[in-house]
Amino acid sequence: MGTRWEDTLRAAGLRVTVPRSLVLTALAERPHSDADTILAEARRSYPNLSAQAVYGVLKALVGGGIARRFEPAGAAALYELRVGDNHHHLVCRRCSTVVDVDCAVGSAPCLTPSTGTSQAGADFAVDEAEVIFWGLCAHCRAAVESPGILTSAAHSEHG
Amino acid sequence: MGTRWEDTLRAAGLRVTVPRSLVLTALAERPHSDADTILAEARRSYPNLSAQAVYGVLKALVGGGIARRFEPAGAAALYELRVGDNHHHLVCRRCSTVVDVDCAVGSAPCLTPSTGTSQAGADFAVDEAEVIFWGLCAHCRAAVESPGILTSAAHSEHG
DNA sequence: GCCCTTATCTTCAGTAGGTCAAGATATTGA
DNA sequence: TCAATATCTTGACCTACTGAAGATAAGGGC
Repeated sequence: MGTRWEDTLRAAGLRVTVPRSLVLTALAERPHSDADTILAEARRSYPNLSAQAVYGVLKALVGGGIARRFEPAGAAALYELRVGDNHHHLVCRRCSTVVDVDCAVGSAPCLTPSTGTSQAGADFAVDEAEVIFWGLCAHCRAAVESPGILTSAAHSEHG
Repeated sequence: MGTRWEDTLRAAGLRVTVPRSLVLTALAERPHSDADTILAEARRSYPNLSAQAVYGVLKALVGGGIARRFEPAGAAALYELRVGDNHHHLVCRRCSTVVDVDCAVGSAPCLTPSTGTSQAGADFAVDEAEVIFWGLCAHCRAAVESPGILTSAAHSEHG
């Protein structure tokens, strides 16, 4: 496991270090983690790891194209290794669970925002469309429809 | 001007106060402002206005359906009065200028994220699609293509 | 117009989620 | 093995924002 991510890191021109491997492993196990969750996970095998290192590693991974960062409104930044494909995210308003959704529009979707509709965006050179769908996951929908059967506290543990 | 927003506020069940009117005026003049910009603008005619009041007013306006809040990754929350229609935002990576774009897909767009494509999101009840297009505005594109002609400092003043 | 209720604002702390800088340490090419 | 330098640790600092307590002001009833 120590060198599980060696090739990935080297390919991005990054040195291979223990913190980086641990962050990558944590991200592979739990996509859509925030820096704090990653830190906690990594510290299980490397207790001295500093929070600052995790921020630095994440920045390096994103810069190297290994990880992707996104930021649902009102929450800390989340990271994932699934990169390069064009997928979006679905966030549960209640338990904050995030799931990936492929973009139905194709590989380079929504990149034509205002064609013919509004002139405001006509001058923009768009290179990325960031889409977050908000709603309720099946679990929380059931909980909301039948309050009392499932407690929000019990559920939020799973997210 | 003091009562310019009276009806709007009352219709939302909110009391009419000077801070609220000032925040609304600031937002009408400069859509896509953050709390700090609104505070600065409002303080020009009401120097004692507290930052906390602005946060409270903005929360009340959003809660009352008068304002909309959105949060481009890496930036403070932005507010606008254009509400109820389904429009999205285009953000310049360089100068952070934001422009509105109507949703080309219709009035309730992208609300069918993964139909038939991925099964992950099938259980979600989506109620909102938040779309942010990232790119370069015309001004910054020109600046990037002809560096030196326009300084980033000079340009960022206009954003 | 005055008074009462209570929504709202001011002030003061406190928090989350980071960034920045300096020096110690580890990685890697030679 | 060694030197150069990328990376990590430590610790200060920052922004954007929330929470609470008390002062103030809006608005309905008289």
